[in-house]
Amino acid sequence: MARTSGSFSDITGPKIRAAALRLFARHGYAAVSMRQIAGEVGVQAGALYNYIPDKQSLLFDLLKGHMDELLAERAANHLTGSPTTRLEDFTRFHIRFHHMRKDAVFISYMELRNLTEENFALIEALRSRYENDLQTILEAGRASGDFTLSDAKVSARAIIAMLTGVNTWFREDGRLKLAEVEQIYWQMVQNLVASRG
Amino acid sequence: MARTSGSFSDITGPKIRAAALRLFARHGYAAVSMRQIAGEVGVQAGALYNYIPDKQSLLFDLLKGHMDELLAERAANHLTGSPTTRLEDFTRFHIRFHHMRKDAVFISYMELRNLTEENFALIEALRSRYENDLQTILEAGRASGDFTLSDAKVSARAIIAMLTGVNTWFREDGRLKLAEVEQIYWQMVQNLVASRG
DNA sequence: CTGGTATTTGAACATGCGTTCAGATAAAGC
DNA sequence: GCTTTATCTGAACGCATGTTCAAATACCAG
Repeated sequence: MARTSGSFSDITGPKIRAAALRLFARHGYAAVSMRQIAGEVGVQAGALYNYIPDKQSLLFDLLKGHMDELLAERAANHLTGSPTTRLEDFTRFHIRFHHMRKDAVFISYMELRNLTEENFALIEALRSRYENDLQTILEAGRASGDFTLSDAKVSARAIIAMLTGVNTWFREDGRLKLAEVEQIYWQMVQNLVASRG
Repeated sequence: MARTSGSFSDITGPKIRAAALRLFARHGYAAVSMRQIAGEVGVQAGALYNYIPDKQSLLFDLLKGHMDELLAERAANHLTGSPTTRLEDFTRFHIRFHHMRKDAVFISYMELRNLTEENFALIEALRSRYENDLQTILEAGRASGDFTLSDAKVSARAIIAMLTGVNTWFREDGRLKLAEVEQIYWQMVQNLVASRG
């Protein structure tokens, strides 16, 4: 056999990325073989190399794509207004977006060490763009007197870690709806940066 | 050759676990070979099997050992007193302990998926013992009126995620000393559970 | 219908994997 | 010094790995 009926690059390409994302998230980059990915797509392993130069690039493309989408959607969702409004916006956006992209988020935290040094630096730069976005909000709130914080950079990291943590325990069929979780976390974030009085 | 001079199980055994811990943390369980571990120890791969039945058990022993030490040290460090005192104790303990055991902490979050179902359940049970410990403190504080929280379980998870996040960015030679970081986080935790007014 | 292009197969490559084990040497006990 | 026990080597096992490539077939334009 050779070319199979109904085979088109517009279909196979995205299928490969989707299968790789799923499998990397479940089992880890190193533990997933090219043949497993190919099997999920319904194709032989050799065919993958029409779409990617090698396994490492496949991982990098997934992480890069995820970070690009994160920053793009964040930019689209971005509100102006008081620091408090902007912080609420950030909080709710983060929880929702990260919930929608569980697999990509998981890989983005787990598989950084499997990137080459160069690729790692690229992803890291995008990550700090996102972090700085929050930091800027926090600093604006401190300047306006809306927030009290001893260290805006540390607060930004703490908030992001706290929000991202939702992914480790939230289940669609659990005790709480996502909207409730969002509300609880927004309450906690408010407290975290609150000016005492 | 065969038995080498100066070879004793009391030395080789711990060396193997230490090497595996380091390597798993750097490169991931699946990406590390038994021959790499053996190389680090200064021994051939076959010798490892005098100490462990297989690779999976090695991983499980590391994770189990880590969780046991976490719970044991926590129990030893445990203060009685007001909910606020106990919360401060928990906060500072968590940051310090997790900083001292970076590699084990990393593996404990990353490699859970590489455990068999049975082993996973065992580790998970220990993890929730730790989480419940914090949850209990929070509930005591709510009952006494010291804390305000909408959901103690969610708050416990949020706090743990936030504190554990320190490991992802803190560097010994960075801008802040660990004692300062501890102080900043304790301030944030206090805010998080604060009764407003 | 024909010729060109897109896409996949299937086999092959060298290499590395986790694990087993008989045989060899070091250490310890008597 | 001899025997027993602890420890390690080194080779071997079958199998899986990422990647390459010529040959084969499907699709598409003219």
